Amino acid sequence: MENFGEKIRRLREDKGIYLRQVASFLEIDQALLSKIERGERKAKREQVIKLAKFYNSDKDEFLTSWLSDKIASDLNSEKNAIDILKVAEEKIQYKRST
Amino acid sequence: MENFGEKIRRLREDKGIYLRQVASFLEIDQALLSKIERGERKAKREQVIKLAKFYNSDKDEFLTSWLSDKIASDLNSEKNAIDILKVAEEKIQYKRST
DNA sequence: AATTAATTGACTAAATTTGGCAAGCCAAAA
DNA sequence: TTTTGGCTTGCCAAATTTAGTCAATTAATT
Repeated sequence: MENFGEKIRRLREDKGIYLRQVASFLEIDQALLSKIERGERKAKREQVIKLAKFYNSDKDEFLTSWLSDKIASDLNSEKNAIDILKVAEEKIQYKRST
Repeated sequence: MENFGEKIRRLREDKGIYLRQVASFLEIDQALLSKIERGERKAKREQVIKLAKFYNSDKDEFLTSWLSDKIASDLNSEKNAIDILKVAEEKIQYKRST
């Protein structure tokens, strides 16, 4: 179960390039990118999109990975997490049906 | 599909009491409670718990309603919302299985 | 019309997030 | 064993978001 940080670290290592190169493309400090790859910090939406470009990957797939991380981390300490997701899904379905 | 704000407004109206009475119990301005009931502002976790007490309701049910609102609003503008939820669920399941 | 409740908008305060910098760590090369 | 280069860590500052109040307005109720 790969999270967003792991995904972009894997892609970077596959390419065999350094943090600093990607960081410069994103116009952020490499220390920050290091934190993002390790999941210590969350990327911003714009950065996710830029990363998808950088790695020639699908933007929506990146966004899905990133957003699902966010939700999972919101709910990780909730004992009823799965239940909450179900209710959220119903709410979204409902809203879309109107 | 009742959201958190609607739920606590309904409960208050059933009891036939005023915003100010509930607001005073929560130690916030009634204007803020009005906004929370109408979904213009989000309650804090502690307030949700206090509200469950106030209305003799189940705390977990209140938290589920409130958190699922939060998630639904995070995803409402995402075209892949349902997909994202699925992935988030897998991530949570996975984390729990470790 | 007078009271009282609820809403709204504008503004402030508090909290959270995002980011940079500098120092430190560690492995590999010299 | 020293140096080099990449990555990580901790700490502080800036920026953004969110929670909150207050005062004015609107809507009901009597």
